[in-house]
Amino acid sequence: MKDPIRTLLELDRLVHEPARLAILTVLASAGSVEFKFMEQVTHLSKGNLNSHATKLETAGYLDVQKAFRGKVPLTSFRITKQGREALAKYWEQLMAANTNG
Amino acid sequence: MKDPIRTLLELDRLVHEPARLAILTVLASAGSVEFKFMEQVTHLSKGNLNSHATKLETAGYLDVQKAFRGKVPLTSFRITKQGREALAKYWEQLMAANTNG
DNA sequence: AGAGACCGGTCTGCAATACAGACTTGCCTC
DNA sequence: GAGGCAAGTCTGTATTGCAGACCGGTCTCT
Repeated sequence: MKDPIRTLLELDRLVHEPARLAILTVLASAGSVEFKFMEQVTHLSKGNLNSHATKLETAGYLDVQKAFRGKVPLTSFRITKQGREALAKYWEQLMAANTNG
Repeated sequence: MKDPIRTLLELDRLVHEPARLAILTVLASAGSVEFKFMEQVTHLSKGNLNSHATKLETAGYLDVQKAFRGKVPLTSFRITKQGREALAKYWEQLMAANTNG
């Protein structure tokens, strides 16, 4: 195996950011999640949540689905295959360096 | 237990930064480590390493020991009790949110 | 009809900070 | 004493997380 210390420095910083890690973690277990709900669960501000979601979308880690509930816009997020893989890899790398048990 | 997602957002960012996590991880298992050695293990530049070490020192997470080898100054790092606790708590919080394993 | 409250989203401004590289000081060798 | 090297500090830059203001559009209440 590679040097576990070096592995720490190679962590995917897109995933490593707590706000985005929270988003991905929610999506990984919840399938599809509405914007508003995500906002409440993560306690992120709208601007901040949108900014992180956009970054994750750009990276291909999540899909943004735009729909309407009646005439009100409704935005939902869904994790992609790539996102799931990135998250799994992230945990793997982290575990490789965890000497605590 | 508290909401694991919220826990992610309360991670100690001093520990969360990969460079510092690497430093603390090395120190947690190695006792006392010289500056040069740490530089090699972590692949951080001198400037960067010094900056991170200073932050950890300010937080009370590590001790900086200045000595001389012959007439050459020698700096070593050692993790403190607080640092060990912070690291342990960090892993705990992270594990609480890890749904993968 | 008008006021006020949601929803989703953009944009601006600010403060923090990771990082590299230049610089300093002091020692040794030729 | 010129040059090289090693340990360590300091400065400058570019990124980025974050909150809050603002906007278009819709709904509700009076």
